[in-house]
Amino acid sequence: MSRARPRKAPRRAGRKAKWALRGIRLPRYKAIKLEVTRALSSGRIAADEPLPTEKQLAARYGVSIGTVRRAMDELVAEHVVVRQQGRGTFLAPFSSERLLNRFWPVFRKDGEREIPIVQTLRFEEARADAETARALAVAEGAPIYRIVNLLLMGGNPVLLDEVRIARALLPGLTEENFVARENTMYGFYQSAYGINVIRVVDRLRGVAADAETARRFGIPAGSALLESMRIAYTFEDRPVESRRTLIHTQAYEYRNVIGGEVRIA
Amino acid sequence: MSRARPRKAPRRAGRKAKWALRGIRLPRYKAIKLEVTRALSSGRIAADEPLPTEKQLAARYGVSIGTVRRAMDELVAEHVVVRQQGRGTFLAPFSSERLLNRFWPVFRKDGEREIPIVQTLRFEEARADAETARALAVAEGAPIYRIVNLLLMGGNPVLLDEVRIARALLPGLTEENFVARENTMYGFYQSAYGINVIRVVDRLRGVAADAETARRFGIPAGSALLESMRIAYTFEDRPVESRRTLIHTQAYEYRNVIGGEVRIA
DNA sequence: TTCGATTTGTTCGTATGTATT
DNA sequence: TAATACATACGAACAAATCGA
Repeated sequence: MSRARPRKAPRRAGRKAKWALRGIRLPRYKAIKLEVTRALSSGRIAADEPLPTEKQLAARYGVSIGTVRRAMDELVAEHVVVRQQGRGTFLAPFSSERLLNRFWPVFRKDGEREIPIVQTLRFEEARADAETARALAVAEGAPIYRIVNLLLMGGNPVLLDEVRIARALLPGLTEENFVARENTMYGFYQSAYGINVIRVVDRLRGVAADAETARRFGIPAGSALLESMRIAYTFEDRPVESRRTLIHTQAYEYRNVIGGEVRIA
Repeated sequence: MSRARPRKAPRRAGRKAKWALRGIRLPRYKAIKLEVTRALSSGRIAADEPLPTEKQLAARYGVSIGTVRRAMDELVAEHVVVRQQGRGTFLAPFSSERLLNRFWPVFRKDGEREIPIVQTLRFEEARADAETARALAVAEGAPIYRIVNLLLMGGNPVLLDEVRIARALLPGLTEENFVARENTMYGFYQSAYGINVIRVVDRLRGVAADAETARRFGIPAGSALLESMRIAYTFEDRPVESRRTLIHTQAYEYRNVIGGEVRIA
């Protein structure tokens, strides 16, 4: 019996060869995903500029288009990039709309969404204490910005937050161009500094309002508030900022959907 | 995942025929995903029984294996099923471990996970008031179970929750076999009734402890607590239960990760 | 406005690697 | 060991959206 031969070029040897990386052998599509992620995390690609096309990536990495597609499909599922038929592939945009809905899950109790109005109460330079240093992965005493904002929803003060971010991440930032931003803070990080916040971790607790916060919210001291301690991360688990937010949940609430990815069509 | 919708349909012929469903044309892989989801939601498939193989599904729906794979890949990404090389594809198991980590994001403040011990304080039959009826999508006055649990972590009472679920969903349930369950509640719904909780929506607020709750937690009345109002859903957005949980966040916290899907390797 | 080039989206098919039974 | 079932990879054809000539 004649050994059945493929009709096409027998061009194959060790097709299954995986890439060695950090000692682990990754499938090619994972390796490509990692490469693309690295390129994005370097900030070299602007938000409105398309990534290389499938064909270009396939050529660059010496794989088939299907393999590139698989890598990109996962990045789409993870909201890192968006693709548009006929246009190309782009960094997931941090429009106010998307950002708000994705990273700012505070709604009016009846479910309506309201756009917050931001008042910057304080903008100052400081040095990282031990806890902040740990959260931001910088040395203790490293220069940071400390920014306090009051956010009004429906005309009422609802959120009070205090942000700490390493000065090294935002070189040349002044209070003037910070408050002049036409954007959410994460959108500002992206457009002005090429820093993409892709993940946040919130730690939520119920706390009693201190005197000053109570005054700002117009409630009795000791009233129950929702506290969120958040650290925001960019690619490769690098921390960007640490943020403490106090939320007046009389008329608003923090919504969390677990398993919301389950969408059939 | 799907992109912008058509503005015009030039309608050319080809084997590209999509399936018409609810008036919308779905790609075949989406249609298959929907079909499989329906089969799972019917409860016909036990948690330890494999789904049909790729080859069988491909034959049944008259598509290539690659198309079936694409449908299953999305279901895997959504945690609806898990696949094991050499074994098959299974409903995502509701093991205590996985359930706890997925649907119960309460951690000790230092980050450690603790397994809660459950005390059932009340188990009674009742009728749905207006709000409960709306949450559970049943008629007002429909028979429900009302279950109150106290959960201890590290030996201390940390969570107090009150569950409301339609009696029609759990026919024949008695307090005896409820408290005798060797499982989390969601695991019990699955193993005993074939009901799979796949999504929950939590609405979080800071609230003051009422007298009874304060007594249970051993704290002063009026102390700040974290309140979670949760509705749990199964396939096709059908509500399963409504739950109010009060959390004593002195030593514990509710963790929420937004963008946690971003995992490169 | 039309048309064609470009780019992503969907579907098919094949070959082979690897884990499980 | 052999059969089974999923995992990775390649390649091709056609559909549909976008954009600029």
